[in-house]
Formats: sequence, C-alpha cells, structure tokens
Amino acid sequence: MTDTTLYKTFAAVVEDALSELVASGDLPESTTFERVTVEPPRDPSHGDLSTNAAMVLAKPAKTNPRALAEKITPKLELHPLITSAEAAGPGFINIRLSSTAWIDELKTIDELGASYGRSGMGEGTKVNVEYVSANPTGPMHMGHCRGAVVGDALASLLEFAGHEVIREYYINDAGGQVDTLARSAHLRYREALGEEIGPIPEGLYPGDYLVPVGQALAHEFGDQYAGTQEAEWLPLFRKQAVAKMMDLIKADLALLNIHHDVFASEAALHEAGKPAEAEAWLRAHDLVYDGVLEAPKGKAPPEDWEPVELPLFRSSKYGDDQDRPIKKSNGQWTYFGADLAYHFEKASKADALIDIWGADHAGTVKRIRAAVSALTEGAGREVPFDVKLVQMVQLMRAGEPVKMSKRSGNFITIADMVEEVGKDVVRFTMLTRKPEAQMEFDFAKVVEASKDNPVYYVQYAHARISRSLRKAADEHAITPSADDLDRLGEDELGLVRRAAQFPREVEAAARAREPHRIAFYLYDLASDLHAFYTAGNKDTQKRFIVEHDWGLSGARLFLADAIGQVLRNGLGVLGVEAVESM
RNA sequence: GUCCCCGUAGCUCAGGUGGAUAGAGCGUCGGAUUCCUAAUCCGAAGGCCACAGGUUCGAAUCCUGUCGGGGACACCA
Repeated sequence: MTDTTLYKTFAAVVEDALSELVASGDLPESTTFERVTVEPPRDPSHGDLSTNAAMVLAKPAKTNPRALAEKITPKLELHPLITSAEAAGPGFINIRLSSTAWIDELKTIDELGASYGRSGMGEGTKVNVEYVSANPTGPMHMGHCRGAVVGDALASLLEFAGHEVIREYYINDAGGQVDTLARSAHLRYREALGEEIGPIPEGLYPGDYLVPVGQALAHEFGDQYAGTQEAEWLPLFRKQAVAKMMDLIKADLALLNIHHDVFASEAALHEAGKPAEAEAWLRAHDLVYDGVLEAPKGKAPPEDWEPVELPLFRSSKYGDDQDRPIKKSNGQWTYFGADLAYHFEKASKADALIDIWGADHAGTVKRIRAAVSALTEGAGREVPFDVKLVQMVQLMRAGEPVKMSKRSGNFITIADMVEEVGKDVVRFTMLTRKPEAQMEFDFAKVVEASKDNPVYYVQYAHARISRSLRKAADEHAITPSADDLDRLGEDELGLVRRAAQFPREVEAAARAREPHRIAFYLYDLASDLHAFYTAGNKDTQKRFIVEHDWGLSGARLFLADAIGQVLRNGLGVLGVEAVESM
C-alpha cells in the first residue's frame, strides 16, 4: 500500500530536507532519523505540523537546536504546499501548510473510502489473538465481557493496520471443572427423565441453563445412562456437555458480534500428545527437571502441604519467581503443562501471539512468557508474546455494586446485558477505558442517562451527516461535489485536520495494541462535527446546505461525506454500528 | 512477605512510548433552540499530575524509594 496520507507525505519531506543537510556536510554521515517525529502540535496556533528534528539532531551535529533549525527551515519552505516553516520554542520547527494540502487530503479520504486509515504497517505478518477462552461450564457472564470486546476490537484494529489476524478461543475442556459440569448435566438428565432430584447438591452447578442440556441428553440417549456407574457415562457426558456449553457461548458472543476463527481444544491437545512432546524437548535441553516444589509463599502453607518431587520447568531462568510444575503427583498434566504446549502450537502458526486475560491471571504471565521464550527460541524462531491484562468490571446499578456469584447461579449474563442496553453500548463503553484500569459499569447510568453516553454522541454525529446528505439529495437534488472545494474556509479545514489524523491514530493504537484510543479519537472527531454543525443553527451561511449557493453546498457536503466516512471506518474497527438516523 | 496493575479537576476518565501554557465528560454557575431534529453547542469556575529523590536541553510520561487502592501468589482452572 502506498502511503498517500498527509502526515506520511510530509514526514518524508522533512526527511528529504535532512538528507540534503547530510549531503552538504551540515549533519554527520552517521545521522539517523529514528527519533525524528513529524506530528500535529498540541496547540493548533503553532501550525499544522511540528518536528523535533533540530532538537534531536543538534547534539550529534555539535550545534544548538535553533541554529540547526535555521538551516532546515529554508529547505522546507521550498515545498509548494508549505507556506511557512519557522523555528520556535526550544527548537521545534513549526510548519504551516497551504489549504491545498488539506483539500488534497479531503479528496484522498473520498478516494480511499472505506480503506482510508487502513495501513500497511503490519506488513501482513500473522498475529494470533486469543481472547475470551471462558471455561465451557456455563453461559458468558459479565466477567468475560470486557476481555471479549477488547480482544475483538484489537483483532480488528490489527487487521486494519495491515496484519493477518487469527482470532482464537482456547477451550479448557480437560480439567476437573468439566467433570463437575458432566455430573451436573447428568443430574439434569435424570431430572428430564422424570426423576425427582431435589435441590442441587453442593459442588455441582445449579444454573438453570443446564435444564435444556439434560433434556437434550434424555432425548438423545433415553434412559440408558440413568442408573449406570459414573465411569460409563462420564466421558460421554463431558463431551456432550462441553459441546452444548460451547454452543451457548458462541451464541452469546454472536450477540456482541464476536466470532472466532479457531476454537482450540485442550482435550484435543492432550490426545495429540503435544504436552509430552514439549516435555521431551524441554528435558533434552535441561529446561525441565525433576525437583521439589517450593512451599507456597505468603501466609501459612496449606495444611496438607508436603514436599513432592515433580517435573518442573525452569521458568525462573526467564524471570519467573520460581520453577513451575508441568505435571501433578498423580501423573496428570497441570494446566500450565498443557498451556505451555498450547502456546508452542500457536507460535508455530503465527508471527506474534497476543493473549487477552483477566487480571486475576496476572500471576501466570511470567511462566507462560518464559515457556514461549524457551520453546520458540529453541525452535530457532522466536515469536513475540504479549499479554494484555484486562481488569475486572465492577458492575453497578444506581451506585450499588451488583453481587455476582457463579456458585449460586446468580450472575448477570452477557445476554441479559445486551438485551438491556444494546450491543453498541456494551462494546463502546468497554472501550472507553484503557483495559488495565479498573472500571465501573453502571446499568442505571448507561441506560437512563443514555444521552450522556459517548456511543450515542459519536453515532449521532454520523446520523447528522447522513441526514444532511439525504436532505440535500431529496429536497435540493444536491450531491457532494469536489468542484468548489477551494471555497472551504478555516472552520471546514479544521474538520479535515482532525479527520486526517485518523491514519496516525490507527497506527499508534495498533502499535500500542490499545483499541480504546480509536474510541477516544472518534469522540473528538464527533465533537468537532457537532460544533461545526451547531454553528449553522444561528448562521444559515454556515450550514452544510446553503440555499441558492449550490457550489458551496456541494463542497460542504463533500466534506460532510468524508467525515462520515472516517466515522464509519473508525466505528467499523470497534465493531459499533454507524447508524443513519437516531 | 513476593509479584502485577492503578494513583491526573468534587466524580468518571483521556493524555499520541520524553515536548511548548495539563485535557474531556458529568456535576456547579451563566448563555444559545420559530431548529440542515438541542441525543447538540458556547462560556466560566475548578490542578502540588499521591509524595520524595534521580536521569536530560525538557518528565504527568523513564528509573529508585515511600505511601494509598485493587488483584494474584496450589499439584486449582
């Protein structure tokens, strides 16, 4: 993809000027431009663009920033679209662009359309984003929601920034909690066959969502497993119940418009012998050894604690606090043992890995990071691994915390939530905070005070544009036109300036892997649009549609159309609908 | 005790991987609506960027320590 967007164009212009100074001997041969930035200054009165080049390069050039800046500015001013370049403050170079530059950018937005903001930055490298990965023991509840949305938006963002993305879900279908699920399902199965089961015993899942599972099992198998030994039905019921739970979970995710490409099964990983393979390799490289596990740190060790010899992975060699067991004393794999093999599997099919985890798993980051380093390094192809920890959402209702307990079966599901406030509100709200910060989500606020909700604010901006375009077409037969764009004034170009930052925001957000930045950017863009629009309430000459001045109207509608396009593109990345009317 | 995250306006939060005078929303106060639907806009007040050192031309941002909040420290998943 060619870099046709404005900021990139002028970054190149600055670099060309610097290269000339290298050629003329004003800058040393060894000069690199890595630290040189070209960006819009915070304070718009400083111009359209600002570069720190003189400040960054003064030291190697053995001069002071102002003097160096004086050498750079004349070269910049030769460019036809630069009206002025001057040294300011401690050595910034402030650049002003001719309005033609912004009008060109406006045309670029129109030309690129849905691709405006798309970047080639990722160079097609393959990133695996694993998110949600909720245990298949029940429907999705609020605790999963934030990670699901953040992961999904991040995946879209990386795609938009030029990566190939694999959206993956890891099904923990091998552990003890699946036995509990199977037993709970079996109870419901007996219930469906007409047995009186009474209250759900302690230790089983009480939720109603298992009732239809029991019915389905009764329908499929009749009473053949009703009175038999557990060993006869357990494996079957595990499989069946997990499959049913995954159907439930997929349906819940679909409500948020989240769809994974790959569902990886932990049980399948075991069947394929992957953990054993990893262990063999690690043992051969002295990264797994038989040793005694340290007693748990902190307060008192558990009462039944006794030292046992277990196969341990040398995660401490990679920065973890201690070595971690990959197998239990009963010979089964630990969760970590499987997870290690799982990540190695993923790494073999991608150039980079990202996991989205709940913050309560923070303690296991180091060991997995260690395992990925050890295994991918050993395989001769180190794969970068990044974990995004998503903090808990404190669910509130009118200022009061909403208590949730999975044990009692009393929890707010994603389905409840989407039904109550809508998909777009859930998604956008989850993205209006950086993920590693704790957040509150108050139903009452989000629903009742909906007009104060940022998602409506942004959507309304888009709706206003759509409405204006419709009205112009229906009532005046006017459509956007590029013919008179030179009649656009400073107010209009201000909107273009903001819109032109979208590609930069996309790249910055993708680099930092922080989709929430797009949400904040869209809010700012919407704010500019609303301000512009409202100015037309008082002064009819400032409206998109100016009666009897169809040339100016066409140009303003062209602008409106372009802003709408950027809003659509940004909302698209976040998976939020750009509505036509509200 | 160890590790991770957080600490910015009264409240909820941004702050582009070191830049110029720290920004929004809500709330408070004062304005704008015979409308391209105000789910909007304009203005005012409100700050020791937790605290103390350090790094450098320059720090809310990076480093160290202290304090405060949250979370994790099992062969669970």
